[in-house]
Amino acid sequence: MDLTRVLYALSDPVRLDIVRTLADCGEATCAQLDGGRPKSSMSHHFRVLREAGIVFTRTAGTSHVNELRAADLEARFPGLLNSVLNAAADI
Amino acid sequence: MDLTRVLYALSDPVRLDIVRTLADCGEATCAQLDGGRPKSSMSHHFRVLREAGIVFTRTAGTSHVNELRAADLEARFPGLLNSVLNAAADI
DNA sequence: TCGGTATTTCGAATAATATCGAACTTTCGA
DNA sequence: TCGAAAGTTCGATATTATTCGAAATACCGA
Repeated sequence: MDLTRVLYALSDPVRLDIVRTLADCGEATCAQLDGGRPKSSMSHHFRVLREAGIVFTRTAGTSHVNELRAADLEARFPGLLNSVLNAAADI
Repeated sequence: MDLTRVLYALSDPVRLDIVRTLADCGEATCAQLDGGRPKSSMSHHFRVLREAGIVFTRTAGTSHVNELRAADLEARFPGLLNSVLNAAADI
C-alpha cells in the first residue's frame, strides 16, 4: 500500500462516493454503486480502488461484492480513512 | 477548500515531500524546497498546493516563503493532515 | 539605475486519466 | 444447453497533468 496511490484513488469524486457508500453499507455490488454510470467506467474506478488497496472484491455468483478494507487501511495509515470519511460527510 | 482537490494535491510524491518538509521546518522558500528540480516545475507544484489551500505563500524580498496552512486544514478536515504526515513518516 | 536573485508565466512536448461503447467471460437459472 | 445477468477487458477519444526551457516579473543592493 502506497500513500500517494491511496490519496490519488480517493481524490476522485466518483471513487470517494463509492468509498463513502461502502463505509455506510458495509458492502455492495458494483451494480448497486453505479449512479447510472456505464459499467465500464465503474469497473475502471473499482480497479483503481482495488489496486490502491482500498477495497476488496469478492465474487458471489455473477455479482462482485465490494467491501472497504477499513482495518488494513487503519493499520497502514492510522486515522486517514476516518478523517476522509468525516470530511466527506460535510460535503 | 475541496476535499478531492486536497487529496489530489497530496497524491504527488514531490508535493507530499514539500508538505512534509514544511511540517518539519515551519516555513521555507521555494529554493530551499526544490530537490535540484527545475524552478518552473516547482512553481507548478506550489501552485497546485496553494490552489488546494494547503500552503500559503508570502513574499519576503525576492523570496517567497511558504508555510503549511495546518490550522485551516485541521479546521476544515480534522485529522487529515496529521494522518497523512504520520503515514508519510513511515515511507 | 543597473544587475543579480528568486520566482512566476508561457509554450510545447509527453504522459496519464477519464469516459464509454462494444466485445468477451463467467455464472446461474430455465 | 441456451440465454440472461454482472463485470471485466479492449480500444478509441478527449481532457488534464507533468515536465522543463525560455522569457517575463518583482525586488533589492551597490
